[in-house]
Amino acid sequence: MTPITTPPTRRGMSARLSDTDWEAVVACCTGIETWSARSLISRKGDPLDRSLLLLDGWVGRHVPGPHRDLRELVALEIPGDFVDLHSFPLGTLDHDVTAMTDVRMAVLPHDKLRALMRDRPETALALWGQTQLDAAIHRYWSFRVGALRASGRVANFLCEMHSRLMLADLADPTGFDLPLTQADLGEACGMSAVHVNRVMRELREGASCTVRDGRVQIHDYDRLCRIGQFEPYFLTFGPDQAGSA
Amino acid sequence: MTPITTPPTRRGMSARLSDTDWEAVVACCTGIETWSARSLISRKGDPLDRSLLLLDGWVGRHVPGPHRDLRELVALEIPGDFVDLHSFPLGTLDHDVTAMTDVRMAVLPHDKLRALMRDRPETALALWGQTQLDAAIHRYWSFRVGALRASGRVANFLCEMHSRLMLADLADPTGFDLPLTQADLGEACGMSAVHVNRVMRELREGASCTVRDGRVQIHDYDRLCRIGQFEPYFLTFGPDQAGSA
DNA sequence: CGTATGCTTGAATCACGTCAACTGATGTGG
DNA sequence: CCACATCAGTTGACGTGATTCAAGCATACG
Repeated sequence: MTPITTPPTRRGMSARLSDTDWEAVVACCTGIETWSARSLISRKGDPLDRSLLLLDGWVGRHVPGPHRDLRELVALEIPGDFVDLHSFPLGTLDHDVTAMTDVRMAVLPHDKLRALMRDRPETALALWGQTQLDAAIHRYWSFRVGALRASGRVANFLCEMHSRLMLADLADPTGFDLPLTQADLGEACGMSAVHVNRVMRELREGASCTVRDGRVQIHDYDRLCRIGQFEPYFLTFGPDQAGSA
Repeated sequence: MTPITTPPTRRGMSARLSDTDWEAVVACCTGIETWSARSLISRKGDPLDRSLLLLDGWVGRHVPGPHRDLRELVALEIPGDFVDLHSFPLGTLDHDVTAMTDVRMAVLPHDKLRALMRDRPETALALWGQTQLDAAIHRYWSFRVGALRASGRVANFLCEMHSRLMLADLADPTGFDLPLTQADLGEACGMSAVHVNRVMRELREGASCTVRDGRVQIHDYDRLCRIGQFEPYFLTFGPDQAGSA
């Protein structure tokens, strides 16, 4: 485990933390670790005594079915996201955690977080809020897969990732990098990889967006939002954002 | 608002709280309120200064789409569940909350919870854990709708509700009351009401279970689990359960 | 009564999954 | 360096699972 040299930068979801909350979190961080693409970070049911803050790369979370061939990608984390902060109150997770790309993460031991909980209740509340943003995204994924049909699901997914990546400074209005295979997208959107491919051709031919070589080029953002029934801005809950100190 | 006469009984999900945590929560409770079936409890984006603990009845949570005709039922709460404890760290919600039946709930003002957070960090952590159980259920719903096909979804849904209702003493091995219409089930499972009807006939004719007059009769639990790829026991995370004091 | 709501079923349509074949890129070992 | 394997993407053909539209019934309620 690399010791910390420069503190992790605050961006994306965790940028909603206040300055003081962020500093308190950084103070809990005991090091940086890395994983290589497609490696398993933790498995469903593993006892966990630390949480991770994603600095670079993408991380996926899969709920496995009872048999090996059945699983669903239920969340994707991007830089600035807490990957498994929800393991802190529970001590374990109900899903697998996998590096989708090469990944760099900051380590936050649970005992440090417990101490922070005692010393700084407002910061604890802000962290609780972070896990609730995660839950809100879960609900949005349920909406996507349950209420939309294939083309809407893919378009909606791309819109969500675009919004989130914008907040992490990893997208601009013209597009973003998407380090996922069509099979991954299928697992995320509840459809077969083959159909993902067809939908993407449809989006391309409809001049909404082009996905090629791990990059999404957005040609017509409004049209993409319409197809995906997506309303900007995602996760902007009125004037005040996510409980913080 | 009715003042509290007898304290709410602890059951279902909240029964995972320790005695002392439960007492601390009950001490936060300022009253009991009721809603009638099919009434709106709170709307997406409403500012909220209190959370609710469900005592009697069923509550649904819907994520609305941009247009009125599109929404998804993303969660169902049963007695013993915290309905919107996640509004405490966020101050608002990303979804609507609706009484599916006549409903009775205990009221927990956020300022009381904030005080509890200062005074009893372990209890706060246990409450955080409750919201994370809720999130784990969200993930399971994503799995259900994304990874299973219609008959599996319905069977899986019935298994989940059976498991949860067992913990709340509202089910026995032979069945349980299900106060939902087929349209509700469709919104929960991401399918049309008509198809819900057909699937339920299939389950009935396959001698797995019968749903009639708001009651689910389980004929063959193992078969229902197999169809729904459901493994008992749901939300049993290893030996220790949900962080508590 | 009449109307509304929920359940049930049939028939037509189509969205989507499955299977299979082919491509191009990348990588590996002889 | 080439033969071969692998893996992501692409497309066609085919079958089926699911939606939609429609009608018919039952029950509850004004």
